[in-house]
Amino acid sequence: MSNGQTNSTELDPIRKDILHGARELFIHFGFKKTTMEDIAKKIGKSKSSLYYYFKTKEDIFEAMALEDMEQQHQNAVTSMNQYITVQDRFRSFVVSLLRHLIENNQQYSVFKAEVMENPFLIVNITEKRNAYMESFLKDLVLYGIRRGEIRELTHEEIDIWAKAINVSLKGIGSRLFLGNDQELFKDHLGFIADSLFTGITV
Amino acid sequence: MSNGQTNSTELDPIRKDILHGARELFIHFGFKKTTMEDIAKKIGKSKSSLYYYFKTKEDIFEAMALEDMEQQHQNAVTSMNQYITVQDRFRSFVVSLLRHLIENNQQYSVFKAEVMENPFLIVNITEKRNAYMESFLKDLVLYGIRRGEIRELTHEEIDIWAKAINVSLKGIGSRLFLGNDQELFKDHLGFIADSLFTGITV
DNA sequence: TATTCGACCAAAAAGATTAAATGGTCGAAA
DNA sequence: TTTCGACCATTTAATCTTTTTGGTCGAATA
Repeated sequence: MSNGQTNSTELDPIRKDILHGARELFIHFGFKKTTMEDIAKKIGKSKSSLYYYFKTKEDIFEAMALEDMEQQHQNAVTSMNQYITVQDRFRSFVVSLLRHLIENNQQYSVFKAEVMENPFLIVNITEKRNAYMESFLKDLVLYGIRRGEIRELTHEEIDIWAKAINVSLKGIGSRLFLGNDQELFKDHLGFIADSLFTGITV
Repeated sequence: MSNGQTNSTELDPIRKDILHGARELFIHFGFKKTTMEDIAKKIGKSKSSLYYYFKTKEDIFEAMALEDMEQQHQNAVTSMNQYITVQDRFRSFVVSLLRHLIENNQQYSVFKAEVMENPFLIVNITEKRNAYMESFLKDLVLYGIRRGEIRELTHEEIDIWAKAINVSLKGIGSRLFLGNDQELFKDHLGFIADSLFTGITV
């Protein structure tokens, strides 16, 4: 019944097992060095069985990464919903996202190199993430305009802003991920978010 | 007399020849596929002669890339100096940088893939560029504070802002470089720059 | 002294060939 | 509906050989 095309986290416990086992292996050994048999053995099933739940090895990877991403965004949104003003919401959302990056960056160390060498792995995920983030940011702007906190912008401007902020955050994120000045940034994530949102003018 | 360690563009015409010839070859065939003999032949010299001017092949590449970078920044600064207010200056600087990326992105097509596969090539250049950009942005902020356009910020905040904006611009830049929505961004570079600088609040 | 170059070398890359590992399929069985 | 062993085509790893290439050096040139 549950074939590979299920778009999001399925309730199916075996599917979850696979994803869970795969995650550990991927994180420790990377994508290439983790074989389908490794994953199968880890959950006490045969290799063929995996193909009942996922179409390809890449699909497993993608599903796993997507799960992470959704969890991350869920946290950020939850954190954000404590606040009312757009500025507070934006700050809280951004800080949650970036802080997660700093705190869990050790965990993905092997992972990094892997993904660098196999960029095709994350192209789908990246696209989904971009689409999600842009749509999210646009909604936030509309909310801000309705509240009178953000000035009237054309639809095109809103679109551009969402795209620009998305890639800006990605730039900041990768610096946090790869760079060695996390300590410096750590305590100023709120300032960064506010700067992007309200600028630094008087 | 002129050995490899000269830091910037030298007047030495032969050195310029080498750089010029190398640039064409690198752009057409990439770093790996361009051999020292190719470069030597191109300028009608022997391979050994190249080593009189440059210590290694990487050095040639770096010198070439550095030349490009300096030219680019020179243009941006020139463009910026037409204006007085920080906001105008910042906008003009950013627009000049990003527009160059859009307009000359065809030219670097083969180049892109090359650099992706040999990240070590640009690590030095990237560091220099980051240092330069951050220092430049910090100066601009100080100028803005002196003029009363930018609110008082701590030294740490200025530092953080410079770093954050630098990587943000890099994020925007790589989207312009790799993505396929250049047309959309093209006419809104000024808006993007202003958003980063003054925010989008009322 | 400043510059060029041919001869030379060690190291890396490119090919060729073979052996092993791996992703994925399929039909039968539970 | 779910699991699995047997099986296959394709990749990848390993090994060895040949070629190319980055880089050095001493002599020659001017």
